Amino acid sequence: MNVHFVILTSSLLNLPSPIPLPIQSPNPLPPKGRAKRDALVRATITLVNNNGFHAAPMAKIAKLAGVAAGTIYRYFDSKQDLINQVYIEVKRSFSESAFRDYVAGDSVEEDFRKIWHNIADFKLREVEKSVFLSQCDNTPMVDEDSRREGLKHLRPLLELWERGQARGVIRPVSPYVLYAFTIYPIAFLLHMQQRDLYQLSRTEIDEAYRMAWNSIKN
Amino acid sequence: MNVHFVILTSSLLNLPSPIPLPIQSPNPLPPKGRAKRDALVRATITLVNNNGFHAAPMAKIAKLAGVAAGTIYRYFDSKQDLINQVYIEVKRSFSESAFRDYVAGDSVEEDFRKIWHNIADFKLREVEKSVFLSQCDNTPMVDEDSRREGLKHLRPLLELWERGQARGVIRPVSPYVLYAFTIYPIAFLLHMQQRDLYQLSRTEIDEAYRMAWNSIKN
DNA sequence: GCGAACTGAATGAACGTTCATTTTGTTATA
DNA sequence: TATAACAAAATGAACGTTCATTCAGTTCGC
Repeated sequence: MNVHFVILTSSLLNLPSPIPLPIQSPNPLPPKGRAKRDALVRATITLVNNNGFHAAPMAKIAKLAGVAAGTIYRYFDSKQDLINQVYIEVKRSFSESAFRDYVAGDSVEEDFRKIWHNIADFKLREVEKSVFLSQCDNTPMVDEDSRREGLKHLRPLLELWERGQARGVIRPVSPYVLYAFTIYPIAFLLHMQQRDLYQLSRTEIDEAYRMAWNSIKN
Repeated sequence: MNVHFVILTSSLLNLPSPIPLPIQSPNPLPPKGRAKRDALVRATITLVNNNGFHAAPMAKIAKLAGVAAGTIYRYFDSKQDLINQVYIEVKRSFSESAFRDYVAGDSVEEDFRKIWHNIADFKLREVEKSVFLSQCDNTPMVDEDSRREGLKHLRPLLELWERGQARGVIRPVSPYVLYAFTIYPIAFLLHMQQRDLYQLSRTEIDEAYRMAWNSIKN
């Protein structure tokens, strides 16, 4: 942020740069420990999940992380920055799970099944992260930039879909539509499970996969 | 809320009710005009949509509605009450659209198509309301009570699904799963459209309907 | 002229953020 | 190894702001 500011102003005003500024991260992390940072990330997820963004004050986040309020600002520029960083981190974790052990094979359907189940497993295993993500995805909590950043990691799935469409095994519609009918529904089911309205078990998952595939197959 | 309190405590404690309490709305509306109330509801939707719940302060809501801050409290008990009432109102409007001109007929698929398109039309026509609803549905903004209240109006769709399952034309899975794969995806597509990532037009809608039906048909 | 509707300044609680200070850790000196 | 000097990390009280809510006073409809 400071770096941006300097670059923008000096180039806009055509000032001579007196010193060749060493580019440095605006928030240099302590060399050793990410322990407190991680505790803050976890605390943020928990509190935002329980009562929403507006009920996760910095003081509470700090307390839950076992840290003083001011310490947050050694790791994050602001509350907004904290939320954005947590979002990106969780999204990365999501994507890593989605493509764990995935190598593009011959069968589009087999590949899709693998990824879909990876995602479903993640949502069931990492409930906290998943709930946090679906809150972020439906609310203006997170910057548009961070959203785009989080979307990048989904490449392999998009490529798989393109391949399937080229072969005529997947309906020729926008990837957003494919996502809407295959991945997005899982979030709804998880949410219902969280509210004790529905129980997601192995057989339900398998049935859901078949429904997902039926909706997009050609 | 007051009414609930009275009923609960007196029945739990087995107190004799001294007076047959006249049930009255905790917020008796001014006899004539709902104009200001409606303006407040609209303003709330707009502001919550633009920047989220935490960026919709009462003062702003009042200003946008052309009303003094204090006036809000003639119509609503608190901000939470305002949000809940708006949610229920919008949800009712949604359900009315969903079942407009709907009478259960012979063909389960035809009936479903009718309702599905009604819902899709609503989401496209009443974008503000739809965006508001999907924010509420993924965030602890709204009370669980109001959620349940909003769910009631979906009865006809549940009955249709039961009928379809009894006849073996719809997969025998929980209605939550059916909802997740047919209705919920529309919200995602709308959201992408709002972010200018995707364009929903007539043909996309029809294609989406086919995908929805394919996912739940037996 | 009366009561209901409405106003907007006042209120106090809660919030994000800052900063003077303390604690902890690392390096230099002998 | 012991100690002094320094730096980094962490603290939490304090600050200014913003918020939801209240209420004494004003306007409106009849």
